[in-house]
Amino acid sequence: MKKRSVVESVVNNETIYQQGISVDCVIIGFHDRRLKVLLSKFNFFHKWMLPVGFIMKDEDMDVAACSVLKNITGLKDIYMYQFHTFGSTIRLNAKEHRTIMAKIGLADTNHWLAQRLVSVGYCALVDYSQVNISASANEKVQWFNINEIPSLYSDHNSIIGKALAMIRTQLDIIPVGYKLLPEKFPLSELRIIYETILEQELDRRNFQRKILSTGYLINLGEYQRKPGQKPTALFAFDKEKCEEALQNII
Amino acid sequence: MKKRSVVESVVNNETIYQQGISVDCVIIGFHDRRLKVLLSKFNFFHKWMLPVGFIMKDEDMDVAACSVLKNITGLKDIYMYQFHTFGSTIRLNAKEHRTIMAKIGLADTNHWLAQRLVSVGYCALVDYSQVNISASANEKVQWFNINEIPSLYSDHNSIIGKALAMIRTQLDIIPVGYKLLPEKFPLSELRIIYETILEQELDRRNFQRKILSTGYLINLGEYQRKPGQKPTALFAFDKEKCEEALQNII
DNA sequence: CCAAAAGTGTTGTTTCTACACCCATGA
DNA sequence: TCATGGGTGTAGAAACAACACTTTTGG
Repeated sequence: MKKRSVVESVVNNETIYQQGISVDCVIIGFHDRRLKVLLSKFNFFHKWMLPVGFIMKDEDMDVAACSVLKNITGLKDIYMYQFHTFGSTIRLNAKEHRTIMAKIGLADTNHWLAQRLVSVGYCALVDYSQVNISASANEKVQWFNINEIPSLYSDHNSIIGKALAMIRTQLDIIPVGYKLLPEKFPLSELRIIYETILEQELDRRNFQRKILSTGYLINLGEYQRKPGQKPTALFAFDKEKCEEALQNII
Repeated sequence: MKKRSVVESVVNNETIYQQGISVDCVIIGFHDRRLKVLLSKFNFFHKWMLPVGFIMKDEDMDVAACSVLKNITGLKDIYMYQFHTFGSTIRLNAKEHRTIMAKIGLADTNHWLAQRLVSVGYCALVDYSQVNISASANEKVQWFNINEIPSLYSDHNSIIGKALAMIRTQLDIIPVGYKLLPEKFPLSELRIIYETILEQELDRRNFQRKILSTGYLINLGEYQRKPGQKPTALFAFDKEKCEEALQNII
């Protein structure tokens, strides 16, 4: 049996949730040389949206964000960080919003869920290959290439933009590829991540020199073979150093 | 007649406010070669705290933050930015909290204000000399040197820490001194701001070269005279460039 | 033999850091 | 004449940007 959607749960357990706040999650993965974002869509509504969660009254906000991630991907103990809080009153297209609310059985337009929300944006960088997408009965969940995102519900396009902008500023502080890439990977994959985020090409050799000088990477001495190419050296992140770096993020 | 405190207003106009959310404001000024923070204190409670505000249901969160600033300093049209949202459940010392609530006449411990709050941290850099402090009837408001802050209510010390950490990361992106300093100032004042934020001394000559190379500063060709010293060149920020830079902050 | 992508190194430019000497002033 | 703080310049080190040739591989 498929589970109920998050929003339905909230409607039916109104009193245990902190009113008027949601956590909106930008979940980013990397596959086939492309950065991807997880989006969800109700069967009865035409626009895709970011996975959303709500905060229980006795629950830390960070925990609430992580449980969105866990519900949708099965991943736990993943580092998520907050990047911005969206508190404009015009975020919400009232008509769209009520359409959705009505569909999930919320007729009461005075219910807080039918009104203005402040959304805290969280971002997670995850290993695509570890993700098991799980959706509720009346929704779909799917990866989208980050530069091929359709027009989303509410201000979700700009939330994604902000998440990327935030990652961009931290690109030389935190080991961004750490969670995105599998255990072993060639440097070219890491470079593509950087190029996608920065929206510019990077010199292969200079990138390599710079990224290796950070000390976060370990040359495994193993090689990946692809048809028609010279074997490529494989690298791994130094887990200890990366975890430490994640602790020190602001 | 002195006005009511913000919290009292909320208690008496519960329905017009967005529940469960506050905006906590770190208002920073510079005077007498020291960075300062504005703190407030209820007469009936022993700890100082950050100025707080609440969001009306039809009000943008950014606007709510600005109106806290305006109420307390008289300044308007000041750039404020959000730096983090604090959503831990243990932020609140329930006993302290109820003491305050009882004093302002809120006996109902089920009122949202008596329970868990999510706080959005905002930061403003202001011109100390333009500030006219205004407090409500039962509170004091006062500048504190930023490195001499007492133990504050709730997690407000760490909120200030986070604000400073955020400024630190943006020190070479945004013209931090722009709003903190008066129209005309010697470079040494700007350097002191940087030194305070970075918590380290900076080489006078290298700082000068670097800060001038950003192009945000204009040498006015005027000089300030102090007893026993060589006259000091005065500078001003290039307002246009600074405003543009503020727009582009993430 | 060719195309594809990887490995490797050099050079000039810019930026950063550290540092020293002289100057104008009021006491 | 002295202490204070400001003005200015240089040299070595480090980081950055631009760039070319060679290697392995499968087709």
